[in-house]
This record gives sequence, structure tokens and C-alpha cells, in this order.
Amino acid sequence: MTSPLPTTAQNWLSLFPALECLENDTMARLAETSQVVDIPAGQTIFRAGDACQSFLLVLGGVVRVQMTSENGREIILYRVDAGETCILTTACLLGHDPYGAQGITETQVRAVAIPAAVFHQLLATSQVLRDFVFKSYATRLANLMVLIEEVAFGRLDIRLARFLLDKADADGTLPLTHQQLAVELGSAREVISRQLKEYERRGLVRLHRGHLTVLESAQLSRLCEA
Amino acid sequence: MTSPLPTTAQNWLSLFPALECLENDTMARLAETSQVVDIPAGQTIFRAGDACQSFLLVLGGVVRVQMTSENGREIILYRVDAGETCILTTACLLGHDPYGAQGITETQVRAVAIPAAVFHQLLATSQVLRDFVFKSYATRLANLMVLIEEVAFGRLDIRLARFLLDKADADGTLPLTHQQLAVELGSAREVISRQLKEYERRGLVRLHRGHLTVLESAQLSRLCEA
DNA sequence: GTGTGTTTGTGACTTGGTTACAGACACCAG
DNA sequence: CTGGTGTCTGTAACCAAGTCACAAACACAC
Repeated sequence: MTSPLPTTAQNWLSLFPALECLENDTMARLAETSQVVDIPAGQTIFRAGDACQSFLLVLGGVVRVQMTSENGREIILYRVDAGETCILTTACLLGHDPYGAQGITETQVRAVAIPAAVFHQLLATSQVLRDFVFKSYATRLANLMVLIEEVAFGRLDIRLARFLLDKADADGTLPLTHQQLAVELGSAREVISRQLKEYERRGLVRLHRGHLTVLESAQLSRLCEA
Repeated sequence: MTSPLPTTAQNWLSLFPALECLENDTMARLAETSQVVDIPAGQTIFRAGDACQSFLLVLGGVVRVQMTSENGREIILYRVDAGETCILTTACLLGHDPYGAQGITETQVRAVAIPAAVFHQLLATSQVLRDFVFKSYATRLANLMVLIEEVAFGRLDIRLARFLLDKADADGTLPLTHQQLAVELGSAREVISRQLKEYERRGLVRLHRGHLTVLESAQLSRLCEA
């Protein structure tokens, strides 16, 4: 899982616009202490209760962060894309808490792992890194608040419609199973099936095994307004 | 609302254990730029969409932070007690975003208001302030994740039982209306009334107008386990 | 005691989650 | 091509929770 540095620190830093004017000494320290790791798709990189060992900067690929309830239902909190960091990891490092959710690679992921001690030290000395971390924190928190609002107050038919519109590609195709949609929205598979069937009955989508097609995106988005 | 400084910076800082070894220059800067404000109970200090002007340290009293849906349902996100800060405010300042929720004083509140510019500057220079802010951030985020879990997966009867046990005083009294309980849990008044009536039928609580009494806390807490 | 506003109770209905299966489909091995 | 296997989808019945509409009980001021 851990490969020898495939690139120099200077190289991978160029992937982070926000860090591009990182201080020289910070960069040097990162180069000597941090590791670039490659992780295959579908791997669990941390689970609820784990202690947090190192700060992760995602260079490429996507990490999905989700929670699972006792009875097996799941909800996706957010995704970490290239150039981003996982605030949950940051929070755990800063608060010395264990993780409160689960992180899974959705694709192959290349990331920089900065050991906790180095992260703490650099956070104290590097204005640029600090700004970067604080900024990520702020945007993720805003996302989580929207999520709370949706889960607490939102109607599922509308949340689903929005999700379909948002995630379907140009020809309206969405290659997800009903179960996967349920996890995206924190709902149950049967509920999603029911709702999709209703959309199909109204001619808004067409269902297939393993994927679906949005037919009437205009009508679907009108649904979201009302 | 803004009163002349009732105490010196040295005085109010003593209320924050985490800030007690704040750097001398930081303290001086705070003393000259920040204001101690007193706000009466029941005042809205920010609402969703507002821009954030200054960082707030609560010296005394309680601020409630909650969200309201279009159709009027509300949910309490967290409370800011004496010695704490509002992470939402921090996030807004750091991300230059507007507020995503509403803050209301539950009691009279005395707070230190640090102007945004000063806050940014001190965050860059004061290790102690930085640690304090990061720590608060981490703990609040953990709270919010628990909230998401509860709202998305939790059963209302159990959440309510837990709340009653948690908030009732020594003699089992809880001076809240059903509507207030509904807001605490992000539910609807009728649902709470129904559930409380069921608890009363089972002899677990006794209901009165404007308050209720927990009779069988043991049985109530057994409910939460199962 | 009467009026007024708040709080609580209740029934009917809708939405969403759970349980328990059955059927449909994809794909592999023989 | 055929049967077997695992995954995905459909459905019905039931329960939990939110919504709507309105009635009753209560607290308190006048």
C-alpha cells in the first residue's frame, strides 16, 4: 500500500493551488517526513472508532466518507476529491478523538500522508497550510449543515429528484443501483425503488438493472421547486 | 447592547481555562480592540444568510444555535455555553461565508466580540488562540456528526427518552412544553405529545401544562438500550 | 366569571422505513 | 444451451413519524 515516493514533494504540491506558495521550510519538512501512498479502490482507510494516525491530502481519486447505523443503514456525509482533505481526519487529529465515521476509497487513490506530529508542528509554523486547513474546515461544515437540514426536514421524492438531476450525465444516464442511491440519501432501498417506480409510471425516468435514464429532466426539476 | 468594558481583558480571560496562558501581546491586542457586550435573553444575534462581523467568546449565559425549515420546523444544532465559542461563526469568518443557521440567546449573555480582522491576525500569531479554536472546532464537529446519525437513523421514542433523562433535574422535573421538546429533537409537536402520552400511559412520566416529571427513570433508560 | 392566548389531545391521512418474499436478470460452468 | 448462483428489483403488509384540522383544557388578566 505504501510505495516509495513516486514524485518529489515539489511535484505533488503543484496539484494543490491553495498550497502553491507554501513556505520553503514547510515544503522541505514535508518532503522529508511525508509519504505518498497509493490505495486501491474499495478499500476502507478508516472506520468509526479508529484512532487517527496521519493527515491526508488527496492527490488523485475519490474517498467517500459515510456513517453506518447499527441496523445497517448508511448515509454518505461527503466525498474527498483530488486537492482536498478530510475534515474528519483534521478534527480527529486536532481533538485527539477517534474517527466518528468510515472512509472508503471509491477509486484508486493517491494521497500524501503527513504524520500527526509533523502536521501539528507545521500547522503552528505555516500560515499557508493553516489557511488551507481552516478553509476546508469551513466549507465542509457548511456542507454538513445542509445535510442535516435535508435529512431532518427534506422530502425524499425531492431529494431523490435533485440527486438524479445532479448526478446523471449528459444523456441522462446514471449507473447506480437502487441500493447505492439509498446510501447516497441515507434512505432504504425499498423506498428508493418505490419512488423510482413512481417516477417511471409518470414517464420521468426509465429503469434498468444497474442503471437508470432520466427522460424528463425539466419535469423532474419542476418537482424540486414545488 | 454594547456596554463600556465592564472588565479588563485580563479579567475576562480568566474565565477561559484554555486561554489562560495567552501570549502577552495577544492579550494586549485583544484588550484594545475587542468589546465586551451584554445581550438580553431571547435575542436573535444572527440568522441564516447574515454575514459574520466578529468572533464571539461567550463569557456567561447560553446561546442556542438552530435551523428552521421552510415549513417552520426547527432543530437545535448545539448550544454555546460560558467559555465556549460558536464554531459556525468561526467557519463563517474563515470561509467568508454567510451564516447557515440562527443564533438566539437563551439567557442573558455576556460575550467578547473580536472584530474579524483582529481575529484573523491573532489566529496567525497566537498559538494558544489557534489551539483553542481548533479544539472547539473538533468537538463541535463530532457533536454534529452524532446529530446527523440520530436524525438519519435514530428512533424518536429513544431519542426522546434519552433527552428526558439527560435534561430532567434531580426530582425528575423538566420545565419544557411539548413544542420546545419538538424543537430540541427536530420533530413535530404532535409527535412528541403522542409519544409522551404513551410514556404516561405506561407510568413512566407524568404530564402537566408547561412541564413534566420523570417517574421511572430506570425503565426509561432501559428503553434506550433496547 | 369571562374572555383571550397558550398548551395539549386526538383522529384521519400521508410519507418513509421495515420485514419478508418473489421474480427477473447477468453470468459462469458444464 | 442449460442449469445454478448471486445480485438487483418489485411488492405487499405493517409500523413509525410527520401533517392537517380542530377541539378541549388550562392560565391569567380584566
